[in-house]
Amino acid sequence: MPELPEVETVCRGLQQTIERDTIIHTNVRRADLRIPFTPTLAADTQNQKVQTIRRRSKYALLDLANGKTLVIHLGMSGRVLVTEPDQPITLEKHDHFVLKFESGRHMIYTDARRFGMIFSHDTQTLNDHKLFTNIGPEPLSNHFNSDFLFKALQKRKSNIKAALLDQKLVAGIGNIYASEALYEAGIHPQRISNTITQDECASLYRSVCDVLSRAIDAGGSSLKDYKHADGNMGYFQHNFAVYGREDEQCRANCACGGKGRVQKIVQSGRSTYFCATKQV
DNA sequence: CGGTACTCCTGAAGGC
DNA sequence: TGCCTTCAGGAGTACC
Repeated sequence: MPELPEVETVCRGLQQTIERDTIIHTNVRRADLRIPFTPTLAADTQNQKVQTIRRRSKYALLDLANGKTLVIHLGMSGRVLVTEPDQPITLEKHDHFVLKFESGRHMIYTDARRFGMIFSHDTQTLNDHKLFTNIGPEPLSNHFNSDFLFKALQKRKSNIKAALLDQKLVAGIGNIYASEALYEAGIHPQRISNTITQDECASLYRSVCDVLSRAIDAGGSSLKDYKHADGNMGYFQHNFAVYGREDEQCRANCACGGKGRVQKIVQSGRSTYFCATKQV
């Protein structure tokens, strides 16, 4: 389930492999993923040099020499694989989009559930695209801080978990890191946003940054030897404190002393994991 | 306009 | 063993 850290890891992997390489062939293998591929996608990308690779929220952005940006969203099962130069490829059922590069490398986008998105758009006006206009600040940038978070939460009556998931408030946080950040901050996921105090906001802000940064670091170390793995980027070994650990014992360093068990509830149709002793 | 429920999709996992 | 049901979730849309 790629969230900000996983997409960041993918972008770094792409920077190490295909940045400044030139796309010599684009193979669009079906009509759509979650939304249709841009009709001009192949024409927009073929024979173009990839100048810059960057990330915004959960989107990987490949800026091309012709002023277009190739936008890639991994949805929930999307994967990106970059081969070694001249390594033969075998395309399979869920390989929906393939770029061939001058270097002889291939970039293969695989997405079994097709919740992802791939489209091209003018780089200059990408921020005006409807998928980008309402995205909140990057959590690890100067535009996001404790005060910003407090002011935003003051206006909201939804529970804090739903607020963290709302991309309009802050970009890139998904279901996993929302649970993890609330756990670390000691804030109960069912707390109503506008009851979170300024002090709690300071703690939550720190936790959001810490949880995301640690995951990015973990992704970075997994990338170092990607050549020895299969070239699949963005998925790496995680060690979550609560996510996916229903009924399992809390960690020894938990505020409950490791005596409690991780609980699971459903909020807005999404699983939330927490420790009822630590999080109040 | 804020909040919530529903929708898309397919593979994995669990029940019987 | 095999069929069926349920679950996973990012983000848009519909609706109150």
